[in-house]
Amino acid sequence: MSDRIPTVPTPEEAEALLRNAGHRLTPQRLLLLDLLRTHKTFLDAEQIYELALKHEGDTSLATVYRSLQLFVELGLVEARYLDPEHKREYYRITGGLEYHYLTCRGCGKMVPVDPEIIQEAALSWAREHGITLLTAHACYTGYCPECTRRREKNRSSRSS
Amino acid sequence: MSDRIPTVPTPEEAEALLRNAGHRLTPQRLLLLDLLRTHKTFLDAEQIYELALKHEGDTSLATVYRSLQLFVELGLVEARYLDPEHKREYYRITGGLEYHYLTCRGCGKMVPVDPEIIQEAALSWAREHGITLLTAHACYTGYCPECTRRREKNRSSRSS
DNA sequence: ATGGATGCAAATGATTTGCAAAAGG
DNA sequence: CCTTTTGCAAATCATTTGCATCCAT
Repeated sequence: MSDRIPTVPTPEEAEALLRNAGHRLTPQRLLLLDLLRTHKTFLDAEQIYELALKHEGDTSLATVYRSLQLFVELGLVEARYLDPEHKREYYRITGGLEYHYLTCRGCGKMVPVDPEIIQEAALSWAREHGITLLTAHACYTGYCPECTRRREKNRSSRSS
Repeated sequence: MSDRIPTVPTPEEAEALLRNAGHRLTPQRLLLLDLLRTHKTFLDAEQIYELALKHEGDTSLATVYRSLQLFVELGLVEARYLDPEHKREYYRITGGLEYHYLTCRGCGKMVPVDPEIIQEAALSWAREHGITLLTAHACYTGYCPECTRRREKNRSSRSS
């Protein structure tokens, strides 16, 4: 991510990366990589596990966690805490756009934040300081446009 | 946080807020608020609990968690997952600058990110979209300046 | 053959919760 | 008084880990 968005690893690249780092190409790992490459959106470990079960997968949740951890270390997979409660971690194959969300305190909705502004600001800052940015994740809370409007109206009917 | 940094609540403001929302001014809550107002930096629940014990505090960890949750709902306290592992949550009194950190994948150091750039980008984006921003938190990982330089040197001695 | 990988079940660790006792308004 | 709050201990829940077995290489 020196300046451009990283690319999605091809199956060959992924396998080479595993190999070169001295890891084995087990059917479980290959299936997981395949599922992640197909299903580009963020998924949590449980969802990935259930996907694997549906696709002939002979695996366990522990293996899913261990594999995801390995993939993240190798840079094949990105992990994020996407919900504001940060209860569980979400994973996806490397190479997508960086997403940012605002969680509305009024209605609970998650509003996607235009990533370009934040990404550009972060990247130019990093460039100026000789920093290599690998991942950037932001969490916002506040009030979405509708709730902001509603609150502004209510401001006329003061309380205390 | 319409445009300016929010202010630290005074003891009176905090007590009024609790009162008006129908909550009781128990010694445990008052002590916690006091500790947080004094100790402006981010602390985790355990640290806050131990601080309370040191200061004559007759309380429990459960009460600390419950109070912190209440304070956050009332906007008196801000909660953040500051470390990239997101193991535990950190709390501080509302009103400080928003901090952002980059965690170096090389040496593990946490480099503070100049908050102004991100904050300005986020604020102007929010303003344009009629959004009220209450909190903004970002997590970065990458390589700090030293590790970036070291890696750039090593790039001459190619591997695969 | 053999060290890394798996599956299972048990462990972990931060946070939450049920409930009876205590205490704020 | 009466409802909220507390303290304790037990419960949660995502994730990790020990260990015996299995299997890529």
